[in-house]
Amino acid sequence: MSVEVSAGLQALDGDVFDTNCPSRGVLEHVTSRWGVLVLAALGERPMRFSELHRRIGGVSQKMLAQTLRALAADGFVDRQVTPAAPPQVTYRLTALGEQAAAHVVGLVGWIERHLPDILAARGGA
Amino acid sequence: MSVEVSAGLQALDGDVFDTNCPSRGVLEHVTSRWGVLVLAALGERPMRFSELHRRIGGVSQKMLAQTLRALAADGFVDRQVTPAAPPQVTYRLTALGEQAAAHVVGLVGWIERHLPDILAARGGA
DNA sequence: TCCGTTGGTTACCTTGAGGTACGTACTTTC
DNA sequence: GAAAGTACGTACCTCAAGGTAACCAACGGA
Repeated sequence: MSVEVSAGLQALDGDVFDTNCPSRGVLEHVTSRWGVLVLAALGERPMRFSELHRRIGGVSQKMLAQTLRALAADGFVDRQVTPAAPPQVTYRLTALGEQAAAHVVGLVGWIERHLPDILAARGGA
Repeated sequence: MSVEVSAGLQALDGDVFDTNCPSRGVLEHVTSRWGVLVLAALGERPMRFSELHRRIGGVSQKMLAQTLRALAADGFVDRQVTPAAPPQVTYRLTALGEQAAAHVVGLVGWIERHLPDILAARGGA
């Protein structure tokens, strides 16, 4: 793989074209079906579980929880529990997450803005 | 859905948070497992099929062909056949594809550069 | 009193993404 | 004359992504 220890402490950059590079895993978390949308949503503002669930159309509770766990494990999302009568859990982006989300939001925004062009290129205008 | 005809000719922007918006489909093509890597590879330079196959570690011929077809259908990739003794097919980004690829390359590049940070956040330093 | 909300987990089941393997038609190289 | 490279298409099969449904505990409102 591409991330190795050379003299004992050196961490090299990743190479997504390499099957065995761990960056592949990170890329797949970030670009996963629901991962993209979670990052984009949290890029707007921190949200609670049910708020995210309502914001992201079509996601099941199971997949939302699973996606949030994966993003939290990669250090992109911070899970914050406020002990209260109805359980209250807030998710927010970490510093790392905000940078990743910025790129994702850029891509998502571009797609949304250029959707007419894309559909035109498809239908063959 | 979010892309509709209002007065008869107006095409609105998409909304990826809406399950029924066609932008969801486009987003999933672009962020698909192999779609990201194809866009990133073609962002470097136009390539032939076998060149792409070698460049992108782990992709099968079947999935590469399928991904290229999807991206071509969305108008991101141009397929150019040069009739020759050994078949010669070159793939290049369209104008639309270059813009999309720019965002993807940005994200991929960020992940590659920050991989050490991400792995550190994971392992829990 | 019973329902709905919150934030999940778990079990079960289906679908489809994606891998393997083989066919093809032609050509160059050993 | 046998193998290998080019650019796929197709059939077959597997495994995991992901959906559905049920459950939980505590509280507020009708």
